[in-house]
Amino acid sequence: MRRIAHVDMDAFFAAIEERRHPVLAGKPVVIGGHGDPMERGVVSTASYEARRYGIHSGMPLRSAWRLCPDAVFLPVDYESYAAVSERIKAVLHTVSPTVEDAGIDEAYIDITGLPGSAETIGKEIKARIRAGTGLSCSVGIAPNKLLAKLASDMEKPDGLTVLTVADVKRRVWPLPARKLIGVGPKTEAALTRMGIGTIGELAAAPFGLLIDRFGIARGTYLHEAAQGVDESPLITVWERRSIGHEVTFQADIAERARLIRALGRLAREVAREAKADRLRGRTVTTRLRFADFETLTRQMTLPRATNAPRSVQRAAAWCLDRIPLVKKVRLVGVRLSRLERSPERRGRATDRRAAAFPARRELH
DNA sequence: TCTGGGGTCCTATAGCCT
DNA sequence: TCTGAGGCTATAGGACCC
Repeated sequence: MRRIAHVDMDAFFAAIEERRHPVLAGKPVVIGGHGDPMERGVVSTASYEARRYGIHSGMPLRSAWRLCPDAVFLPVDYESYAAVSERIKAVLHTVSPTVEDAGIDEAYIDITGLPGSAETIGKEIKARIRAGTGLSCSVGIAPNKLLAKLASDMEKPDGLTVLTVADVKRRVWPLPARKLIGVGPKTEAALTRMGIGTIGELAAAPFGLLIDRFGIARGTYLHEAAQGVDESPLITVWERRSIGHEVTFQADIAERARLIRALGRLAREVAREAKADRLRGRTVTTRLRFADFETLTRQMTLPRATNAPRSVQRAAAWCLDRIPLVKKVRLVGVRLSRLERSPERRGRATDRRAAAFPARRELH
């Protein structure tokens, strides 16, 4: 039987800001967007004090401000948080070599081979993170990732929860199905229509019914997850699949020229990032979201992978040209995918060969 | 009245090839 | 030559996660 710990930082962004500005401690703090609650943006993290006003992540900043005008609103300082995140992941590697990075503020650790009870190891993880960063986290320990994640959520903040297979019936089945990873608003609504509210009710649902409704892959997943079954391994190496940037305008725009300019900036930024990571991509996708939130994409696959700003920009613009601009636009985005490693710096031999076999003409 | 930005993965469909 | 089954790729959309 495996032993997996899930570590989830408590109100991560807010905790970092409070550590940096001790005067914020005990106040409702809301991190999101550019830090101006009158601008477009959503809450990334609310401190526990702010949550008491009903503020939660994903909520529009404007709504948060209406709930608590006295809250401190701060912009997202992603680079600082990423640096702290790296420090945390390094601390976790001192516990076990098998660590899955599951986002900026969480991780799974395989602690199967370690000596000591789950409680002892959990306390040790929390102590090392506190010593290394001054921050608190919640830890769940269970035989698999699914249950470990449910466990870490049970007693936050600063919690430590151990779940065994024998606990599933008593402690997991009463939870809403929405708590399962992979069950979002749409699936929750579909389950509700089937008369399924809790994980226990999902566990009791006929397998065939789930397959009919959700297809073989998702149906099987839901069926197994509800029983607490999850054999998925920890993913310890990760290769980026795409690089993208998007921007939501403060006010919806109608002029195609402004759209093109924004798209150009995003495309150049994507290319710059690809180059910095020594990556090239073959597929360029342009995304447009209209004022009514209708979202559509157009993509183009190039004959060869690229990270040249001009090429990404040209492809993105070409995609945009295929979208009729019938409504005002609130967001544009560019994404580069089907990534390949850039060849190491070309030596003379490669150059000669390239000269001997002229490149095919670019399509555009 | 609102609804970010970074991603991943899955599904359906259509075209092409064998 | 026609028809169809399967496989593969490209495309578009959607659900979900942090």
